[in-house]
Amino acid sequence: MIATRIAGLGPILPRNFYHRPVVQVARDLLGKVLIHGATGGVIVETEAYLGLDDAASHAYRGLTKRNQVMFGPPGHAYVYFIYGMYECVNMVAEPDGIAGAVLIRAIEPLVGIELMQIRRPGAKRLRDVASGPGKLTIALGITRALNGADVTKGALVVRGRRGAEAFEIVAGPRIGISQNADLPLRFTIAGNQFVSR
DNA sequence: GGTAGGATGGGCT
DNA sequence: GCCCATCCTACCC
Repeated sequence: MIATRIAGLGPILPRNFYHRPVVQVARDLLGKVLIHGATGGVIVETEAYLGLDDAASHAYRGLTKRNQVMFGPPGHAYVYFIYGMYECVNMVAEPDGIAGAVLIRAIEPLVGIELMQIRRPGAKRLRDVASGPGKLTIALGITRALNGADVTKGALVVRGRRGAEAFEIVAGPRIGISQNADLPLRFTIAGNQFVSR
């Protein structure tokens, strides 16, 4: 019998990982590890936001000062402020000039768990610490100051994971939108207890 | 277990 | 002036 293996961190995902169709990137980010500074967690829920054809996307009405990172080169963070209180983090996909980004909706805390719990004093259980797009940015300490940051180097990166078990992906409609709401562009790791709901 | 309503401010019509 | 890619609390089963 092989002893239980603790999954380890792999290399930082390179830019060509993001230089692909946004739906493919959204699916493939599941199971990877989002890291900011001393904290990080396994991505268990994502959503794909397209460009000019997707009425739910910030990029739908064309380039603006707020959404310009979505139109830029892949492998950068798009961080926006929402509902007057929260920030959400995306990974930009598609070639430079084509809008597309993957919203990270939930992570399973993995690295620096104690610090994340301190940043989320209201979280009663570990599953409440980062099980939502606004919650995980607080837990990881991600703010708008990181908008446009290169996620192939620096404090905010995504790493692969070695030795992790295989999983199934569930696709369904995106959360919290009213326009273009029927497309199955939300992806979760089947059965994972850290998804937003 | 579940849901309704309020907080709170930037972005765009 | 209205609309949000949200979260928490209070309250009700």
